[in-house]
This record gives sequence, C-alpha cells and structure tokens, in this order.
Amino acid sequence: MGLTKIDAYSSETLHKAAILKALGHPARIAILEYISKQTTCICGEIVAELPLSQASISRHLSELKAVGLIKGTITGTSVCYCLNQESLPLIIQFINQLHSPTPQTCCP
Amino acid sequence: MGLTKIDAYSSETLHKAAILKALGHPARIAILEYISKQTTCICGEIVAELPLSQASISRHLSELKAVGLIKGTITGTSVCYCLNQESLPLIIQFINQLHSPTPQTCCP
DNA sequence: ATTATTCATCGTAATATTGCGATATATAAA
DNA sequence: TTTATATATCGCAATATTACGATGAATAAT
Repeated sequence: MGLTKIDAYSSETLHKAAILKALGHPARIAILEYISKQTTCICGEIVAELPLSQASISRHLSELKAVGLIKGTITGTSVCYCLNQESLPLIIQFINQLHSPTPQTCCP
Repeated sequence: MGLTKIDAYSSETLHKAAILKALGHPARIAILEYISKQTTCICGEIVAELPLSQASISRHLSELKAVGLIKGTITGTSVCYCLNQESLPLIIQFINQLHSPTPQTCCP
C-alpha cells in the first residue's frame, strides 16, 4: 500500500479498503466472476481459465482468501473455492451509501 | 499496478478493476464518505478533514476523478467536488452478481 | 516405496503507489 | 500591480504489487 498512514483511519475504513483493494485487480475480478458463474464450488480449474502462471493465480487466490472474499477447502490434491457471501454486505452497504437516489445538484 | 498483464482482460474487466482499485485506499474511502454525507458539493474543505498534506489529498482527488467517481468544478480559487453517480451502477452490478441469494452449498 | 499431480511459498526483477516538500498556476482581494 | 489563497504538479524516497520460475509440501495413483 505504498506508505499509507494506516493509523489515521478507523478499522472499518481499513477493512473496506482492504476488500476493495483486493477487488481492484483484473485477474481477481476475472477469478471472482468465473467462480460466481458456477453453481458449485470450483476445484482446481482456475489456472486453466486465465493466462497467468499457476504461481500467480495461487497468489491472487490467497489475497482473495485473506480478505475473506472466498473460502477454500482442501479435497484430496486439489482445493475447492467458493465465494464467501458474508464478506459482501459491507461493500454493498458502502456503495449504496455513495449511490444516493437524490444526487447533489451542484457541480454542473 | 505492478506488472499486470492488462492485455489479457476485457476492457470492461479493466474498467471495473480501475474503479475498485481507486476505492481500495482508506484515504479515498474517507474522502468519498465525507462527500456523500454532505447535501451539496464540497468546496475546499477536504484538506482539513484528513491528516494528509494538501499535495496528497490533491493526488487522491485526482485519482478519484480519473476513474470518474467524482466530478470537480472550479469556482473562483477553490474546486467543488461531488460524487458522479453515473460511475456507480457498474460496480453495484458487479457486486450484486457476486452476492447471489442462493449461495453455493459446497465448501463447508 | 516411488512417482505424478495439485497447490503454496520463496526469491527476484520490474513496475506502481504513497506521501511530502517545493514549486507552479490561477483567481481573488487589496 | 502586488499579495494572498487554493489547488495542481513535480521530484524524490520508501514501500507495495505483480508476475514468474523454482522449489516445497501433501495427497493420490501405481
């Protein structure tokens, strides 16, 4: 995060920022969209979906897992991933707070 | 963005990632929340709101403006900022796509 | 037991981000 | 015109991110 002064913000602000930062990369968006399209969890098919190395995909998955956006379960030699729905309401609430139905009328 | 392979993704994926990345910093979240709390646009009060230098705030504002999250209008010597509601539906749709009402039942 | 498969982690190079002081720019006020 | 005020931009140093090959760890298959 560069030289961010993290002690200047509330823990909730930091939490939201961490999740949104994890969402802010095209590979991770592609991963999440792929997972969300499936009806069951995904076991070891993600590397084939994106033009990134296995090491890079694993890193992105671990970032998504670190902020709680996905859950992973080991089954045999592969790992099954699915979305963690519980992580989303915080972000939905934040975006909705910004998306007012009565926008400010100044700033033409 | 480090060494991101941007040519591997659709422009819509890149667009979403850019907006979410802009949202993924606590200072920018604090700025947006402050702006959203006001009923009118904000003219030159943001620097006083956060413990960052004027240069740093200006940089964050320009990043938010670059991805279309806010609009700025020059009035005299100050600049008035307000949210750009048009930028939000893309993100709302993305999050809603993830937030399925019937979550996957595997991955205990 | 050995080998194959799957995923995680380490180490490294290239690039991006963050924050700040200093400075530029532009309007307002005197 | 000069001065004050407000915001933007430059240049820098510190740190973070991204991607990959190589390697490690753990289970499955032979």
